Amino acid sequence: MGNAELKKTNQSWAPVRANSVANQIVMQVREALFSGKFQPGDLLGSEKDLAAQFDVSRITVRDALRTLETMGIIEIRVGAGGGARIAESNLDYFSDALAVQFILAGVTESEILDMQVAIEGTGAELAALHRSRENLEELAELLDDAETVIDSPAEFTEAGQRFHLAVVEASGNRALIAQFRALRYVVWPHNAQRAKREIAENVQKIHHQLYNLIEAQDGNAARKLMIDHLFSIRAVSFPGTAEDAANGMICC
Amino acid sequence: MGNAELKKTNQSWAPVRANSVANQIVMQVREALFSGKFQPGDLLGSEKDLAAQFDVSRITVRDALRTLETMGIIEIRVGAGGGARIAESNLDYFSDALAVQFILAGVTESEILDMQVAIEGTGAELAALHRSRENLEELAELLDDAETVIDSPAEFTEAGQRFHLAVVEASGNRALIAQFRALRYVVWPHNAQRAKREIAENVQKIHHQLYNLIEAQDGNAARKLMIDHLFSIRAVSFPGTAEDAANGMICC
DNA sequence: AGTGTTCTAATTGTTATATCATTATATAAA
DNA sequence: TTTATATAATGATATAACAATTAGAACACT
Repeated sequence: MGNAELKKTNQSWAPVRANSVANQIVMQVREALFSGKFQPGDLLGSEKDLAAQFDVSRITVRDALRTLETMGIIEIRVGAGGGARIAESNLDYFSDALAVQFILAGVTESEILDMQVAIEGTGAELAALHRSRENLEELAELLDDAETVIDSPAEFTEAGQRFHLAVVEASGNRALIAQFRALRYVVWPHNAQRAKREIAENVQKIHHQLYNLIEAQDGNAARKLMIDHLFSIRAVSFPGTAEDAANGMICC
Repeated sequence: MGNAELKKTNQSWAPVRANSVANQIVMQVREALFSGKFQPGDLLGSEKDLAAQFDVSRITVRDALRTLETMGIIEIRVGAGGGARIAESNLDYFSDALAVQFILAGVTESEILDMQVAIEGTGAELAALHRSRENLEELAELLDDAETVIDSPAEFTEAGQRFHLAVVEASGNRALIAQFRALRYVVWPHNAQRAKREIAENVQKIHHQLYNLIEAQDGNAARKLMIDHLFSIRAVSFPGTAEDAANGMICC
C-alpha cells in the first residue's frame, strides 16, 4: 500500500502544527526530494492516506498536493491504485514558470535575444563536440523536411525552429535544452510567419552549413555561425537600418 | 469592490464546465495575463467573489488559486482587504522550478558547468558593453571585500560568488540574471569552502583582470577570460589530470 | 488635533461530511 | 485468450461551519 512505500523512504513525517499546515507539508516533501530521499515514480499515497499520516483534513492535503503538482514535483492519478507520485522530469513546468516571470518582470525582446545567443551558441558548439550518428540523421531529416515547405512561411518557420531545437538537443546537455525550450516558448509568437522565399533559401543555406560544421565536429565554427545567424535575426527584429531589415533573415 | 476591479479588465469570465474546473480557471487567468490584460498589483478578488463569478464552490477556486500562486502569477493576502492579486515578478519562483527539474532529470554537474559557461560568458561580454558607473563601483567594492577575507575559504568563496553575480547584473539583462541565480542555487553546495590561500590569490588576480576588461568595455576579452576562469574551475571539479586538480582554482 | 486602543467586518485557513465522475482492477462471459 | 462488465478506489466538487488574521473604523484619552 502507499503507506508502506512512503514509510520505506521516510520514516516519520513530523505531524505539522502552526504556520500554514499545507505549506509545511509542501516543505517536507520538497526537502525530502532535495535530500535525495525520493526517486521519480515513488508513491506518496492517496489523499486519504496522506491526510491520515499528516493528521490533517483531506482539503489541506489537497492544497499541498496542488502546490507540489504545480511545482512539477508530483503527479496525481485518479482511480484505484492512483494517488500522488514523485513526477518524472517535465521541463514544460519550468519553461512555463520562466515565461510567466519574464512577462511579470517585463523582460524585453532584446534581452531574450541575448539570452538566445548565449544558449544556442553554446548549444551549437557542444553539438559539434558530442553529436551522435542519430543526431546527424535527425538534423539531416529536418533539413529535408524544411526543403519541402520552403514556399510556406509558417511551415518553414516551424521546420526551422525544429532544426534549432535538434541542434541544441544534439549537445546532449539537458540544462541547455531546458533553457532553449523555455526561451522558444517566450519568443515563439514574435518570429513566426515572416520568412519570404529568398530569405528562406538563405536560412536553408546557413542551416546546411551548420549541419556540416556539426558533422565535422568544428565546435568553434559552429558556435560562431550560430551566433551570426541569430544576430541577423536580431537585425530584422530590431533593425538598426532599413537595409538590415530588408536583407536580414527572419524566423528560426 | 474586488468584483468591480476585475470586471474593469476582463468583462466576461466564461463560466466554466467540464475538464477540471479548477484548471480552466487557471487557464483563463493565465491567458489573461499573457494577453496583457493584467498588470502586477491588479486585484482578482476574494475567494468568495471568484466563486460567485465562476459559479463554482470556494474549494474549487482555492485549488485554482493555489496553482496560480505556485506559478508565481498571483499573491494572496489574508484578512480584510485581502484576496488574490497579480504578483510582482519574483525570479525565485523560477529558480526554484529550475532546481526541482534539474534534480528530477538528474542533470549532471558537467552539464550545469557548460550552462554556466554559456550564461556567465555572455554575461561578462554584455557587462563590458553596458556597465554603468554604479556597476563599476559595486564590482570594485566587492573586490575589496574579497581581499579582506582572503584567508577565510568560506567567506572568500561567498565574496567571489557575489562578484560573479555582480558581473552578470552589470549586463543589465534580466533574463541572464534569472538564469544565473537559478544555476547558482543548484551549483552552490558543490563549490563552497575549497579555496586555499594561493588559489584565492589567483582568483583575485583574475577577478581584477575581469574588472579592468569590463571597465575598458572590451566585451570579447571579458567573455574569453570569464570562460577560461570557469574552465579552470571545471578542471578541479572534474580533474582530467592530477595536475589540473592541484593547480586549478576552485570557488567563484 | 493627535495618538493609542478597541471593536468590527472581511478574508483566508482548516475541518467535516457528502455526492459525483473517473479510472484501475478483478471477475465473468464469449 | 480476449472482451465485456461489475466493483472498488480515488480524485473533483459542493456545502456548511468555525478559527485565525488583518485592515479599517470608531472611540477614548490626552
